[in-house]
Amino acid sequence: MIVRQAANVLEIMEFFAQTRKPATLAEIADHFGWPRSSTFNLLATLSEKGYLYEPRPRAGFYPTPRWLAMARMISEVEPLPPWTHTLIADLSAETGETASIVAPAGVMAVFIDVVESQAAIRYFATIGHRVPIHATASGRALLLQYSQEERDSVYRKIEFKQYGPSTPISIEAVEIELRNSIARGYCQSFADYSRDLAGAAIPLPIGDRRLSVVVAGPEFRIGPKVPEVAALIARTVDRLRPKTTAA
Amino acid sequence: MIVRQAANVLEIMEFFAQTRKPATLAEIADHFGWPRSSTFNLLATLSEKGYLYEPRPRAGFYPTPRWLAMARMISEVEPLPPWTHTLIADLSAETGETASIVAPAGVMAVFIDVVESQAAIRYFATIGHRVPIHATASGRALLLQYSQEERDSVYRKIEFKQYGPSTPISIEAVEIELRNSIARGYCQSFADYSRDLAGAAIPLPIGDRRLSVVVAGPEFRIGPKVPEVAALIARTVDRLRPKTTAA
DNA sequence: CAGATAAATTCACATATATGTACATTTTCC
DNA sequence: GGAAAATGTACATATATGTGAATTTATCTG
Repeated sequence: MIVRQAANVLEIMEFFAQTRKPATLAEIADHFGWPRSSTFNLLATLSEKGYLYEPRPRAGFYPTPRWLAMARMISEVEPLPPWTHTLIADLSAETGETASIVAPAGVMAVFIDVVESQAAIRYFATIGHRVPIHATASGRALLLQYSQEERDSVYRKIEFKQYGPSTPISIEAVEIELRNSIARGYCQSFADYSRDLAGAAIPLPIGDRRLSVVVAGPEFRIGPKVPEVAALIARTVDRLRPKTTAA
Repeated sequence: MIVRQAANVLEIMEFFAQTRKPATLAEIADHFGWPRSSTFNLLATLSEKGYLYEPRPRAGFYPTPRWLAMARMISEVEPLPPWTHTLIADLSAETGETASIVAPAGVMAVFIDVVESQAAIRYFATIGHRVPIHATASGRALLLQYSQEERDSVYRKIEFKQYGPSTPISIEAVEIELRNSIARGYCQSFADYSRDLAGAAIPLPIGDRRLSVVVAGPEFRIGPKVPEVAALIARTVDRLRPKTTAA
């Protein structure tokens, strides 16, 4: 079950992150199609808690810097080492595609850092983006780091859906693909989950955290180059990862 | 009316900002005294939206860097000029008290930047902290920047309460205090709102934004020094504010 | 400066939603 | 290695909550 008002808080904040300017109650209500009265209650709650203020009289609400202060607190803990961002920045620059660092979240994989392609046709992904762990290159690069028991536990919760022609729709299919990935030396996906999308990924354990790096883009562009992209990822990780802290 | 689940989202995030480590469903539910099932729904919603993930298997949830990305987006807009932070840092260092930048939010004043005193007994305030605009030095320094009509409009919404012995409990009392502040050259408060708390503030218009600077601390320590603290604030603003962009 | 128009706020009620209970799964401890 | 404890998940139901309509307040326009 989705908690509506919790989701609404996130939507409001995303709204501000997009528009980047103060908005009045009416503007917000109209934008989301929410009743004025409900919007009023939500804004009042956020203001009450010190997360919204009125920068100028009658110019509407805007988030206080408290969001930033809180987010900084949260993200200071075990931040990703700086070289991981360099990694995806370099990969994106060299390949012209979108590169990301990915982490597990139950049966899903979450993008925790992203450098987007600059191409007109690109894989559009943002931090926080989620994809099925079993049906994506990045996700399978995470599964490779699990023990058999841990994988089984995840499998039990997966709802196998035919997202695309090549989606693995059984535990065996996933396990086979994992074995192939080991043999191949990297994980790949050709529209397993998203139409027209292909990508290459490898595991990226950091400390005791299980992460992965992925480069993905439109199938017609990246498809034929997947092996060399995978090799490039491996080389770039080797180059950037500090030798002393290597897992 | 307060929107409970909206407030709960904020509480959860504040919880993570404090503990700075992943937490399981059970830990969160117990900490807040929430039912497991409700906590489950909330965490599911936040995860679904890409704001929570599971860094390590079975180690619980933690916010994704998406919070930081979003907060950065929001705060990039008209950030406070860097000298304002220097301002309160210097003031706090010189006086040993807590110094803040404050902005209006209806009948309240919000702390949008804070440098805390290092003293054992100190004014404890954080970014997002809210105080009544009419019953605090910082708030009155904001009101001084309003036109008479704008002030009247604010007054109509104020619920006058006797927070302390010297709280102004009528429009006239507030207006008189404002006139006194102008004559005096700064705003002051002696436990008008919080017990044992005294402070000095002056308006700090930046562009078309109406802000104020305040230095506040325990009455016994800062009380006798309020005039010199006020003079120090004025001098420090003069020193740090760029001449070219002065309002 | 009225009169009109739009926005913000309040409130009572129907309905969407949080939760108690039951079940499944995982982990801990002996 | 097996039983007990803890944790995570699903669902029906009573109730807390969101909302439409009415009221008040602010803003625009001629």
